[in-house]
Amino acid sequence: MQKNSNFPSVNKNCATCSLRELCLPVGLNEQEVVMLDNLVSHKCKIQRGEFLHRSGLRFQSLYAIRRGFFKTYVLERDGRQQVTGFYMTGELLGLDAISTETYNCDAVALEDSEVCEVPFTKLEEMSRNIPTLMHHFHKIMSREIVKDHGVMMLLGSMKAEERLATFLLNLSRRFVKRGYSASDFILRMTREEIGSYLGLKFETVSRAFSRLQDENIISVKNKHVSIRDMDRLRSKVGNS
Amino acid sequence: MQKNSNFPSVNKNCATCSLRELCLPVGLNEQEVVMLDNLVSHKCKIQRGEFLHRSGLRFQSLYAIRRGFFKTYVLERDGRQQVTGFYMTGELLGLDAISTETYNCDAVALEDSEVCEVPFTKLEEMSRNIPTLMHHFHKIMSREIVKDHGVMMLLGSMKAEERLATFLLNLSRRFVKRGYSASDFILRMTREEIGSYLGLKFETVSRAFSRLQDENIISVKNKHVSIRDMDRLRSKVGNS
DNA sequence: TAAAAGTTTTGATTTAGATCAATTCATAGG
DNA sequence: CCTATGAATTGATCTAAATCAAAACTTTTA
Repeated sequence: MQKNSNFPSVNKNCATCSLRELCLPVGLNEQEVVMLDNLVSHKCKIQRGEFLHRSGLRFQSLYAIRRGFFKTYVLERDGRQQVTGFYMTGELLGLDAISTETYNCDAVALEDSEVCEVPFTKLEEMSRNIPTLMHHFHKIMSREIVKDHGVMMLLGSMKAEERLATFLLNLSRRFVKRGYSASDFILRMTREEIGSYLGLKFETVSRAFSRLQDENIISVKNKHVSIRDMDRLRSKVGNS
Repeated sequence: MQKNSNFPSVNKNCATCSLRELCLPVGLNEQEVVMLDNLVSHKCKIQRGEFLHRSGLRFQSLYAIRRGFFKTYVLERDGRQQVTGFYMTGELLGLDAISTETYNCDAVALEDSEVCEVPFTKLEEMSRNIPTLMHHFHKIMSREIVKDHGVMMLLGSMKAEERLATFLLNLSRRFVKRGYSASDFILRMTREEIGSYLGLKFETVSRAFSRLQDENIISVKNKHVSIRDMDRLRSKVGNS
């Protein structure tokens, strides 16, 4: 997505977007949404497997996901890869790049996706005149920090099964917010990517899935997960 | 620090503060610093062991550390504690609370400290008129996210010794920035607190210290650490 | 539509770090 | 100053997850 992008643009706007209550326009009035809309210059398609941005490239824009699913990861010098997040519809990518004016991670589409490009300098300018926008943007950044602290808790002090349960409950909650089923969903990522995010090897992730299935708490068939007993899944976390 | 605080106030200002180049005033001109100074209403002493804020309490202010050292941690329902960060002079506490308007973690002073209280609503108002301040604030939040991703990498894919090496190098770098020795410092936290932050038990932390000492890379005497061979310490990370 | 490449599951074995335990050391409080 | 309490070290043992390995299943692409 560098250099005002080779990706085809999709013409839609924030005012009519179904994600309005999830994304940057939260709390804005009609007039303000129109202003935001002028700022969001591109709405682009990204194919599965393509990069939205790569580590080291110059930062110019945040990206709001309009449709699809992304993972972000950081690389160590020795090639180790750590997945730092999975992002879905209505979520904002690129926040980590503000600090250094350079993307600090790679963002890859895990399914065919569409994003809205939000030039950051313009967003800052506009937020001077729309306090609601500024405040909401601060909340979004802050939420990212809180989310990361949750992951630190998970990585720092939970057992494998607990981590997976937490992960599934988190996905479930986010799907619900978007109007999808809380208990039935398709995973967009591989066991290995889940493992990287959860600090586990993929075999361990697979075994944890199998164990939860053996206990009739979930059923898994490859990428398709059904939560059978939400309460017992919840009781898996914080009861180790 | 709730209710405009029972803590004694220390009268100093941003303009003459030695942390000016590290803290919120970065990049501001003289006039702007004076404005910021009016906003920063309290400069308060916090004794070792006291809380700066506690999880669940209503968020009103960020706190800039003027002197001292803090840890922050989140609690699980079952009482498990995860240290989410150590904060020193010039760093900003409370960023996670913006999202929910409630502090999401506890912040405890690990030595006698002084903080400047920054009422957040006023900070947002002022940043409308001082773009440099707004932009710098965004960088600070973004930096927090990048830092957390680093911790996720550490927790998700490093071995004990590597984690400790990374931790020591991080402390060293931050001390240098503040004009202290890169190789000689006093740890303000216990082995247990380090362990919580690094996702290890305190015995493991202690053993990792001992091993680094046996290899003559560092010397440790209780809380006093000397880095003897910075290069070999660096080579401990990313060469597992 | 067949072969190849990638993903997932499951089993056997190993190992890093957790746990349990005892001792030494440091600091704070009476 | 001495005692009590908390912090740190070190050793022995145990265990959850890593690693190694093979087979089954899925998806891609030629």
